[in-house]
Amino acid sequence: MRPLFHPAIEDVRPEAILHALADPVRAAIFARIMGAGFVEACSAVSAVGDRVIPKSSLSTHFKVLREAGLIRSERHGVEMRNHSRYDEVNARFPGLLIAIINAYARSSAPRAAAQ
Amino acid sequence: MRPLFHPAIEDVRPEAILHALADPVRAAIFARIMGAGFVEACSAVSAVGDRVIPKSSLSTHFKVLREAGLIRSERHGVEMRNHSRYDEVNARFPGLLIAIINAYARSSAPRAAAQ
DNA sequence: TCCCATAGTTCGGAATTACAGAACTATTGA
DNA sequence: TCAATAGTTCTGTAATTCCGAACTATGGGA
Repeated sequence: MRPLFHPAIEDVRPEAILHALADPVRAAIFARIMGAGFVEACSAVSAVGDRVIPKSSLSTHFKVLREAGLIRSERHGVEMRNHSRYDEVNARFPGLLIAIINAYARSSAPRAAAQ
Repeated sequence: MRPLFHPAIEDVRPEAILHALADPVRAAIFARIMGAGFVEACSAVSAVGDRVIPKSSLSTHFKVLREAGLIRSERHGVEMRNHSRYDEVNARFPGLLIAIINAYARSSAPRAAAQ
């Protein structure tokens, strides 16, 4: 198990962020990490919506988010803690993450929520 | 040649927009359409940066942008005019498009441009 | 009207990427 | 040392992407 790779903030690319968050499952995971006090174990995300995500897929999703520069993962005993890198990313790309999270919130709302 | 499909604004999904703009070539094309008076023929985009794009790929890129709801394409004689749907999209997902375009502008700048 | 040039689209095969089950590794606790 | 838990990696299959070649559509002459 090779050590986890985290890009430096100046190496974070918009295309990687957009690609990572273009998947609704990953966007939901990221939104949850941002919302839930900025820390969450992988195992806490066994399902998104009513869809169960196999753990190999989950692992890949976290890897994509990590390598896009959106989260920082560190081992804590047997589990993984995932911190959002929101502040760093927002400083580099102002407004990007909020706009994306809001867009998903709007589109999943029945009609014009997140107003 | 089937008629071009344009989604209604309420059917536009954030994942489609992010997927469309996660490709730097498409993002550059969209930025150019937005910048260049909101109208541009496909053939005006033979290259992005120093990279020449084959026309079959170009056609697909425009199709992805169109079906994501980002542009509206209409035939004008022998050529195609591509209008940005910025206003509609921005009304539905406020700040999303600007943030994305700005992010690309920042990342391609040598150091902290688009300030 | 017929033909040609221009602008885009569609087809098809190769290359790449994504998904998820199975096997593996790492850590903790009994 | 063994079992349990949490994640990762491997591997084969499925889905996407890319781009050259062939095709379609429109307009402008001769």
